[in-house]
Amino acid sequence: MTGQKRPYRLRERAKSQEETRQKIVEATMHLHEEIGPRATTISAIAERSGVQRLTVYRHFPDETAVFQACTSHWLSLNPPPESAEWSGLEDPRARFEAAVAAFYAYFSRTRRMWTVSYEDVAHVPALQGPMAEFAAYLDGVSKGLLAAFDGAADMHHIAPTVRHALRFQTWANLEDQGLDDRGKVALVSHWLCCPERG
Amino acid sequence: MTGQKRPYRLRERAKSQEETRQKIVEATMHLHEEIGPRATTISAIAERSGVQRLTVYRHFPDETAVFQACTSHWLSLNPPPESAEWSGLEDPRARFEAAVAAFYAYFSRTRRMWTVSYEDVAHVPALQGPMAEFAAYLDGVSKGLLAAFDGAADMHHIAPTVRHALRFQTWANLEDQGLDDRGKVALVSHWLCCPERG
DNA sequence: CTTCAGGTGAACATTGATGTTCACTGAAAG
DNA sequence: CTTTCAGTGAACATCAATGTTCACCTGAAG
Repeated sequence: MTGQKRPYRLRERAKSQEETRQKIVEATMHLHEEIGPRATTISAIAERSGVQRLTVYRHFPDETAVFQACTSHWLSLNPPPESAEWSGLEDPRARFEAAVAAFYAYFSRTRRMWTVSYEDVAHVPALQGPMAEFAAYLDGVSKGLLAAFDGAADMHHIAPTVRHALRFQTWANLEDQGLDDRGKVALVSHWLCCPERG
Repeated sequence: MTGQKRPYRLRERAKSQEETRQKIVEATMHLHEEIGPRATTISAIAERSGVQRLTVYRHFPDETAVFQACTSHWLSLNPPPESAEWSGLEDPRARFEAAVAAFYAYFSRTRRMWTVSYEDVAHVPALQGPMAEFAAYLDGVSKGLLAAFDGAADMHHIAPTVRHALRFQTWANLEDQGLDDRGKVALVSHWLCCPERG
């Protein structure tokens, strides 16, 4: 009753608090993969993570906030390939193939999430930032690969081919055709190798 | 009151009846292009076509039926290219380029609908039949193009390249990169032309 | 041991869509 | 002139999701 407030610094509680949050984020991740972000409702998240719907609202103001946490957690579990994996290679073709192989392996591991993300991005604002970032990242990688080709005569077809090869949709299309990852890399590499001709 | 039923053959009425149906189908088409099939509700269709919701139910038992009518109407307005356009060409490369050019022009005209269709197909059963048919059609076209290359040494990379080139997603990716249709055709044609190499 | 506050479970009102029923109207058909 | 029926407008029950309120429980802090 007195204005005297007793300081309360939750220490032990903070742990279980964080566990609950994590359960919610992971349930969201699984739902995104299973039914897509667009179909993932707060109710479904609550049910899937075994907490009350209100508890979700306690941790996150709205769906967007959950999705952001989910995206950032997923990316920390599934970091895209880094340029260190290929930047040591001098030969432009070898560097290109190494980068493409790294991304294709990554897409193989993470296919489902990228599929639903590309399907739903237009309707889920929370995805648009991260997806744009990823696109920009791919663009940067392309630039690094193209730099190695510097003054090649047929840059006008090398450039779009490199960018096209790195796209998830390209990987997915080739996957649908039944090519394994080595076959895909060989194929897109082949697209580069054409000497000037009519 | 007598059991005597008067035959009623609606003639003039049939016209306006058909007009109403057409209004509904066209409103659905526009909504599919604007917000996607998945987000297109019966309520929205009714509002967009200026009729009562009940009138929609009068003409179609459920959403699936409207979508089917919509798909078939859209396809009659936007028929995919026919092989007659290129089958006369003997040279495999020329035939391939003609076919790809025809499809790319078609995709340019119909981009929006194909974009939303590919986004939503996994969640809208009514789309799955037509989309599978289209995929099969593309497959048939690919076969026709590949036949012209018959005994080429590097068939193992020609085949997936031809199939890949004809896909809507390939067109869309290259479009995003800013290539015009002629540039796209030149590029994918280039992907074919590589002689045997390492 | 008492107090405080984070977290829980259950309830509520609201929104928007579905699919169905009913009486009515207006125009074409007989 | 009378009958018939497509379309209207309003109503209703149902369902699933949203976001909010309330009383309670439990465990850490004092």
